[in-house]
Amino acid sequence: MVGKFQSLYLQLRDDIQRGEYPAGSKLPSESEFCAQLKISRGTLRKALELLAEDGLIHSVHGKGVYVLAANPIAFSFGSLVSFAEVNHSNQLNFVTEVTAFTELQPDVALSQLSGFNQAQILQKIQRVRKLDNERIIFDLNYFASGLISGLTPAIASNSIYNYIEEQLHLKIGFARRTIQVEMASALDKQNLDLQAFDLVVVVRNWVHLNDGQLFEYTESRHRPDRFVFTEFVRRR
Amino acid sequence: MVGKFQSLYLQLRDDIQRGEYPAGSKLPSESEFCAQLKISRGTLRKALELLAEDGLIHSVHGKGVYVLAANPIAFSFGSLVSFAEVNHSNQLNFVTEVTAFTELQPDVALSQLSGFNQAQILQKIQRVRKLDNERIIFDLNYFASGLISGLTPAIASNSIYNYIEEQLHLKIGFARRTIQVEMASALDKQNLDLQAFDLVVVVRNWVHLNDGQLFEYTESRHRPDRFVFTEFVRRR
DNA sequence: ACTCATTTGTTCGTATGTATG
DNA sequence: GCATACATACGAACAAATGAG
Repeated sequence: MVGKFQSLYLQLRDDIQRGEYPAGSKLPSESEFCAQLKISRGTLRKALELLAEDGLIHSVHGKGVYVLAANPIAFSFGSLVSFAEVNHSNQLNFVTEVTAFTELQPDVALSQLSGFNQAQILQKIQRVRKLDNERIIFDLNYFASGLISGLTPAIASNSIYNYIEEQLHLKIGFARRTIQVEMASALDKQNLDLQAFDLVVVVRNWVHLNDGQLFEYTESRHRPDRFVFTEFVRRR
Repeated sequence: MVGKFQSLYLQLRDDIQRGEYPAGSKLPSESEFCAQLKISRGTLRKALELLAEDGLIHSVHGKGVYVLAANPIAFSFGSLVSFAEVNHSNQLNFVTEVTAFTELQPDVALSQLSGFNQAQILQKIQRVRKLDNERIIFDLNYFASGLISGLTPAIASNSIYNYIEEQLHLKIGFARRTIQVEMASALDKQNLDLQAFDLVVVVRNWVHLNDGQLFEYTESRHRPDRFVFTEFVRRR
């Protein structure tokens, strides 16, 4: 199921993070490297492409492939990863609490904002993320019940994405995301330790299955002082 | 100089945006398409890969390649594009004013934050971006004078990136970016029409040449109500 | 200024694997 | 089972950038 270039990508990523190829050093040349690994050059280059998207390496025409850093972007929300995945990799003192778990049909406003049809039944989940016992993220999730069946509060307090992929064997395809700053709502003030802040950072996610169907709309509402977004960008 | 797959990418992107392939429709199958275009399948797939990164299309194994939207992400800051490029593509009523233009050597704090060596001479540029005559973005740029020579206020009021690529023939490689919310500084209050807001959204960019050298550190400081960030993410 | 070896970038052709209906 | 379509892998050749001599 997993291809050669993907496992090579994971292997190399691990090697870089373990310091086998320190930042600033050069990888073996492509021809040398694929001779060592006994794979074709195209396969090696596909693995390198993924590493470059992560900001771990950078290829320079005529010179070689340089290692940029051991850990550039992995700690952030740069890729399409869930909170649980980030949490796990970061080892921070995060706690997730499910504060509401109900089914509903969207009203006009929610339907417009989310993109869900008004006829669709949605599983609404409210979760609060605590860091060092301070409530700093308030998550409002809406999942299409018709697509994501069998959700429970227990799953919601763990990792919903793991459940979707491992238990339901559904494939997640793509997502659109926006980041904006908005006035804190009454619900925000109820669910977050906002201190004196009257603004929140709102990250909206529209997530689709591999076949294109929208299955999730989520608002992550952050206390502004604890919000950081990092990404790595390559010129095209 | 530009490859086959890149010009094909630009062509197809234009076709999609012109509505030749409407959202929801399917592209011709890969084998059919590359027979039409008289190119190899690998080349076609590289062009499709770029379109998929833009969020314009989505491939489904065994089914086909679907068009997602005519204009998903182009309007935002998702890719490594400069303000002038965004402005141009958006046709909005933006005006850029250069409010300061000086050379300096970084102190310890700036050196640490920017990543520039204290010995490097930097060209500091302050610019204000107005939308409908309101000052909503305050840009603080630092360029390494040793790498980017000949900058003038006139260039700064137009497009510095265009100058770097077209005049100096330097290649831009990659960048790291963070987005955070911070207290508005005295300088912010001086340069922005902040109304009652006491917070600003700070986008920091560390931009490197193709050979890896850091040539720019920039802070874009936004009035929070006018800030939007959009991106398209694919699961890997 | 030029040549040359090295290295990454692009393109092609072919074959096989795997998901979909 | 079958045809269709996308995904992966390999090998080969040539182009273009780089740096050394």
